[in-house]
This record gives sequence, structure tokens and C-alpha cells, in this order.
Amino acid sequence: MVRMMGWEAPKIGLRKGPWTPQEDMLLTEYVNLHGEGRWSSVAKSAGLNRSGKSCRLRWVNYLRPGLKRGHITPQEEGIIIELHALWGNKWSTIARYLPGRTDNEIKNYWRTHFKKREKFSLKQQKRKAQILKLKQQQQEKPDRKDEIKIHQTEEEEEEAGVNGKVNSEAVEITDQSQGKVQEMVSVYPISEDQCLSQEPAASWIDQYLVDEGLWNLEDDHHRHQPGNCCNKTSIQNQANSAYYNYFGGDASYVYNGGYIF
DNA sequence: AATTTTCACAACCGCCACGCC
DNA sequence: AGGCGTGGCGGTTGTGAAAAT
Repeated sequence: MVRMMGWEAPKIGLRKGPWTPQEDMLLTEYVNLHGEGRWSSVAKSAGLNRSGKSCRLRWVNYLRPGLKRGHITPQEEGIIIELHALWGNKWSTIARYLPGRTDNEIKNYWRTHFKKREKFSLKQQKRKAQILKLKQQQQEKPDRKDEIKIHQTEEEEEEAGVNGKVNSEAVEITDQSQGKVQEMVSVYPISEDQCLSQEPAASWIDQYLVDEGLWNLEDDHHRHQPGNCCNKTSIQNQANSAYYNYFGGDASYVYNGGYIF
């Protein structure tokens, strides 16, 4: 016998797609009267031709009172970034620290605002490694008559312009006998020391983790610490390195214990 | 002005964990 | 002990609006 994973078996004829105002009204009225939970029976009892799962999602993400509408504020963005650096894609966990925001909203926000940047910084890291290797090779072989030119490419100028916060270089390795053989681009902060030497200052994390007693959390915040490491300094260090990775060492984005505006 | 690209958001899907019987 | 229903989570997709070309 096939076990139904998760929700109830999809019934033929159940409505899908966007909710109508009538459906919203029915669901709201029913939940206000009977409370949340028992979503399958909510669907039936409220006269909705929807799956329980769909009802729950609609309520949680859209109809539930107290939900904020509109754009994520810079403060909220800062919290999202910091918490994501700590917990990764634990959207529901992150959402608990943003009253009025849903996991879905945060997830969507992250995807549209940071995925692109994350991808970009991965590229940067690869390039950085390549350039270091080449520079090393040149040091090891000082007699080599290759020429290393450092300049900013149009592409990177554009990227830098968009992000407004990166320094970029292209290194052109020219073998004098064979002409130009390689061109690489590296993007990195003005000074890595600028990133790494920043002393983590008091932040909201201090408030949550100390004031709220979250160091002793038994819930998943605790479990989500890599290696179950429950020590403030190490978590801040994790956040630091996570930031460094996310933004490719972009000094203006490196976590310094505060918000990023 | 028309077309293409990007963004923002809503909704669905598959999976897992847990409790009840 | 194991089947089943339910609640919840994270990933993905679809779509309309806005911005860019």
C-alpha cells in the first residue's frame, strides 16, 4: 500500500491557484471563530474547495492578523543577513525574529536580493585564488619575463558601480614570446584587514542571545549552531566568516556586530 | 512605443517529524 | 510496531508589475 507522504491525498476538483476575496473571507471567518489548526477540517467546514495545506498557507502567509505589508526595511534586512549568516536557510527560524514577516516573505526577499550577490562572490573567490597562485608563481620564478598588468576591466567597473563597494582588478599575464595568454579578474576589498580586524560590537544578537536567554535554547536555534557550538564569540566568528564568504570579502558588508545600512 | 529583462510576491510541491490509534 | 493524518519547512515555479533597452 502506498503511504501518503505528508498532506492528504489530492482530491479531484480541489481548487488551486490564486485565492478569491470570497475564499479569503470564508477562511478568515472560520479561523476567527474556531482558531488555527485542523486545516483539513477547516477546508471542509468553511465550505472551501481547497486542500488543508492550501488553507494553512493562505492563512499563515497572507490572512493572519499582524502581518506586515510592504518592503523589508533596512533594519529587517540587517537582521535577515545576520541570522542567515548564523543559521542558513532556516527561514521559519529567522521569521520568528521578524514580527509580522513570514518565512515565505523572507525566503523570497533573500532570493531576489542576495542570491545574485552570493553567486557573484563565489566567482570572486575563485578568481582570487587564481590570482594568488599566479602571483606566487611569479615570485617563485623572478627570472620569468612575463608581464603582469593590473587594471580594472569594464565588466568589473560595472559590477563595482552596481555594488558600489568593491575594488576590482584584472591581471593580464603576458608571455613576451607568445603574446597575451591569460586574463583574469579579481575583486576584493580595499584591505582585507579592514574586514577581519573589525571588532564585533554590541548588536541585537547580544540582546537576543543574552537578554532572552537564548544561549540555553532547547529549540532548533540551538541545534542549528554548527557543531552545536553555543558560545557567543564563536557564533559571532561564524557570522564574520559567513559574511566574508557571502560578500567575497566586501568590507562594507562584513558583519561587525551591527546592522548594514 | 514595443519588447525584453528584472523584481516581487503568491502559491504549490515534496519531504520530514511527530502524535495518535 | 507500524500505518496514517496533520503540521510544518524549504525549494521551486508562475505571474503580473516595473524598469531597462
